[in-house]
Amino acid sequence: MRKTEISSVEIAKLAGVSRSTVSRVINNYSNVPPETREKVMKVIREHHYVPNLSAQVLAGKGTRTIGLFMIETEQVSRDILSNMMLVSIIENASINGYYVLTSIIRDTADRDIIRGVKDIFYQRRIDGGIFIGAANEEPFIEELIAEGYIVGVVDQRLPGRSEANRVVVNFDNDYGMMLAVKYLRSLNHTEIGVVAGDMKRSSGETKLEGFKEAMRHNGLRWNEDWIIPGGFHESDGYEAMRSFMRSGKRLPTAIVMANDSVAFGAIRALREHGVEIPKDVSIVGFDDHELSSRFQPPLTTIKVDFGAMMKELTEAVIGHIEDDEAEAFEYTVRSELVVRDSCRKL
Amino acid sequence: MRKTEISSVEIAKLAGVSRSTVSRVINNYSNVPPETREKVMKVIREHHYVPNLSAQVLAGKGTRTIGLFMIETEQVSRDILSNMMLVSIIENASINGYYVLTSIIRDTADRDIIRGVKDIFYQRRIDGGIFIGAANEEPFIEELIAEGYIVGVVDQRLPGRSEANRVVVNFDNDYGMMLAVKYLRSLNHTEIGVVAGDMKRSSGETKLEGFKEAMRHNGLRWNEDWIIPGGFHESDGYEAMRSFMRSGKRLPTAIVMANDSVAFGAIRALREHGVEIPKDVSIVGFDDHELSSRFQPPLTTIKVDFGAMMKELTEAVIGHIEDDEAEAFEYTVRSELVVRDSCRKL
DNA sequence: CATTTGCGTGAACGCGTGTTTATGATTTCT
DNA sequence: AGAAATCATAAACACGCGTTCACGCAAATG
Repeated sequence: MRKTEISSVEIAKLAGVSRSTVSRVINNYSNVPPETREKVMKVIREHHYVPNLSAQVLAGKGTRTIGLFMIETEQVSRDILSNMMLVSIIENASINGYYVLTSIIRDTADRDIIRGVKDIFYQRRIDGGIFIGAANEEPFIEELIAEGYIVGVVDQRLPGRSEANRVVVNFDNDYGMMLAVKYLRSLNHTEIGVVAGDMKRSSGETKLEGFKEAMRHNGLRWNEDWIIPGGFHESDGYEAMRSFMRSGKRLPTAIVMANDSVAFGAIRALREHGVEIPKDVSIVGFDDHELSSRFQPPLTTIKVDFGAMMKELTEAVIGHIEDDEAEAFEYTVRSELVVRDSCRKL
Repeated sequence: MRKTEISSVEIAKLAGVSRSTVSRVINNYSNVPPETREKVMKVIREHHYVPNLSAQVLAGKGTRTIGLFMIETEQVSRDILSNMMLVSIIENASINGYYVLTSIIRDTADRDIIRGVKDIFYQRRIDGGIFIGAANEEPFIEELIAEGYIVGVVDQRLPGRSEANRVVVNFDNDYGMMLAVKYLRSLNHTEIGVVAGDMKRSSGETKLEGFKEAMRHNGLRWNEDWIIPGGFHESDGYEAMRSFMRSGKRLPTAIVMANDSVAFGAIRALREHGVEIPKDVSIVGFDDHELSSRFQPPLTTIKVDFGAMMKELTEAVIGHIEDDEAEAFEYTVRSELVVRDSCRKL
């Protein structure tokens, strides 16, 4: 049924040269004279010939494929941000002639699943992998790196820990938190709380540390009551604020959220208790979710350019694939403050 | 640097058999006695041997890879629904031992881009492809089908048009519209409008037709003024209602939206003109977006189970890959009404 | 004119696997 | 017990391509 594809031996026959010459033309060898090259190219074009990748790989070339592993923490499939990252990775890979084999990992403790991930490296010979949403120091990722595979990750805690085959990018959570606190301080807030993210993820860890550091730096003290355990999902924000309100503790005048989804959830809970935003509490989000500008009230937030971040990561991974000697790499996206209407001046 | 993987010849040597025997063990041939099989399996396990896929493909096996092509219409990268579909496809492929090569297509008129898509079929020898967000009768998809490749699409207009290598799934837009109109009718609404979707997509087309049919079926007449051109994005809904309000036309008492994102945008525009939901206008969405239940007001909508739909599609595509004789396939997900608080009784 | 240099190209090998064919060893049947 | 059938396995070929090597020819050099 399916049309059988043409192979280089037939191209050679049609062009009246040997198969080696066809190969040399395709791989841009210098020692083939222009007229021969053109003669071969003509036949190639006429027959829409493309080399069989499997054969090329077997003969020693790379697969020009990178694996994208999205670690599912109830976040990936729902969060639009991971979608943005996915698109950025795919598009930037494509620009560089690479394709992306995408995979979802649900349980990083399940040996079978991890076996499957490794098989993608072993069996399918991908040139490198990018992991999104990985917890800190996931053992199997460390194994892959130790085995010499090129791996790209987003990790807040590893400035400069890029090694030969470990590629790391950051977004600057410290700086973002600094922007948030400084802004609230400028509106005369001193009682500032935070709904923290998932502490098993580097982003959660560094955001909380960044918050504390920012408070210190602005001459403020944080209240342990106002460091509210949360997560990264809307429902985490909702649950966090709901139990806070039920605890009877006094509200701070402003709260910084682990991300915008959490902010949506937290505000939902606050409203259920009759708390108005920004009249009663000022809110600063994080990430600049697509819907944040359209939220009621439009959310003041710390914008992070995830697309740019994944572009850097993708390009760096490909750089390492194509050049063993590529130097250790480090990149941090700067976050910025986007002022909307969820904070008020005291 | 990178650890070189072990090959079947070494496994054969270690197990004291020939390479053919190793191959027979791996491919579950019957004519290998249990003790030999176990002897070989032992060595395979000890060395974590996995066959090189490229070599297998070259020797005639399939790639066990399906291509996922997301056609970017400003929707894919932003819409959480396409993310849900992506996850569903990847996970269901994985369950069946397939991996997914994901690709974004921005411009289906660009020959170079289409060339790239075809190269994924020709060069990378994927076993089949799934297209998301394709416009009606996209020529290059038709070409691929004509060339004998197995292609899965979501298309509202093709009930039963599944051929040997064309796999089609639907969600029942007609039925969904029927549910929406019937529900509004039960709340005594007779002046019902619609913000239509993108008419270049089958989903937009069939939703509008479904709306008209549903109106007829419920003994109602539609007003051309109230068939408002829209799209599938939040901003489309916003722009649609904004220009409607500026036109000075009278509002209907209820509006059905092309999808929930459009509903969010439309409501945003309505509010800017002082229109309250559901007091002044009742709104029914479509799709049941993740945020719809948390929207203010929680959105009454027509829920479509996209995950289930893509599961069917993925499994059917794989079914066709593995069995040439697989029978023509047709599947329609039923939509259902989810009542929340965005409609009121007249 | 004889010799070297350089260039273009085809033949041959290797990559790792599936599969067919042939061969030797064993069992079964008469 | 001899012939025939069965069985287990190794050898050989094919898949499509990159690359090395060697050969032949033309141009350049002495």
